Amino acid sequence: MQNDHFQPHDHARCISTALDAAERFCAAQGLRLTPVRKRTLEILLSEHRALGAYDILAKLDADGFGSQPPVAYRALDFLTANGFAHKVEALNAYVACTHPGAEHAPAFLICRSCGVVEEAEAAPDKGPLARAAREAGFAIERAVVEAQGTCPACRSAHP
Amino acid sequence: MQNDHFQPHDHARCISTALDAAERFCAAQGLRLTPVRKRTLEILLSEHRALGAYDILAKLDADGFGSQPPVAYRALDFLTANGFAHKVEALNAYVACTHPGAEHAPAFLICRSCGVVEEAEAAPDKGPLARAAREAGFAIERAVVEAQGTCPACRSAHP
DNA sequence: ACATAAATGATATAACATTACACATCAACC
DNA sequence: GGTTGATGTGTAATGTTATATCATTTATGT
Ligand SMILES: [Zn+2]
Ligand SMILES: [Zn+2]
Ligand SMILES: [Zn+2]
Ligand SMILES: [Zn+2]
Repeated sequence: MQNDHFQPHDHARCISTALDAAERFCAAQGLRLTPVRKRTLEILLSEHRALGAYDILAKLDADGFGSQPPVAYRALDFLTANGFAHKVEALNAYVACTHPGAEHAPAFLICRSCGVVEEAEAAPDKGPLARAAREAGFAIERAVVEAQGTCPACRSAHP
Repeated sequence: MQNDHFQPHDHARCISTALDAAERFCAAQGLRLTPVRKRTLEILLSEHRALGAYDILAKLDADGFGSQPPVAYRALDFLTANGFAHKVEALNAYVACTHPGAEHAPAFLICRSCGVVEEAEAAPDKGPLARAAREAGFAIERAVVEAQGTCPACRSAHP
């Protein structure tokens, strides 16, 4: 794994890299990274945790944006549609993407103890699921791959 | 794949096999497959689709059981805790298990068109996710593996 | 029969998400 | 520069999924 966000790391770099990638991508594609959208991405980027839509909404409201659910959901729709964030289905929560820009099928390692969500590559054409799909003649369009467990940092802290 | 529930099949056999397995397992483990729980399992078994908790609740209510959400959620908790049913996270809905009794890590193929959910084995120690987890030193406790796409029956119907 | 534990009934509330409509902003064109 | 249509935002209302709590009933073991 090239990055391991369970361990201490230069997180300011995570933030600036992702923000920068989003800005470039939007400029290149003619997408509008408006203030609410950018702020929502910044909120998600602040930690490697999944945040609920209403947590995000509260922060947006505090920052002077709207206070109603669609404010958060619309920004999240934009971010997820363009690959800057993902929804973690097992948590009904949202996390910033750590592989921004590139097309990819995300998989997640979710620590139950500290809440950190690490993104990995799902490799949709490999693994047991892909094999089952081929055998059944099933055409996969989207895959949700989310593992819950304990990260190395938490395990060494509570042995 | 030994079973393929996207195709027509002897579904009465699916039902009786699963119900029978649940009854045996409960008898062997001293678990109580009470009327609400059994009826909930029958409702889930009626189709190879995922049903929302409130859909189930409506049927339980119609059958003279309680009408309040905990009635359905408690029955679903029992069924999922004992492996007779699973929650499909991507749909916030529940499906009967087709591998009842045995310990297993389920994976799902979900057809967007007809709604059929086929259960496969996730093989939690294989595949890209398991590899990423090993590299990160992450201990997986539970895995959510759900593929959405189109089944062979729907693809041949709408080519 | 009694004590204990497990399950159920019922009320309320929390958490997550969408629809609908009015208004503002922006880009493109004349 | 003003018009126009498309896109984005603010807000109210509502829909959907899930849990907390407490009283009551039912099963279990002695
Ligand atoms: Zn970081
Ligand atoms: Zn952790
Ligand atoms: Zn069947
Ligand atoms: Zn289908």
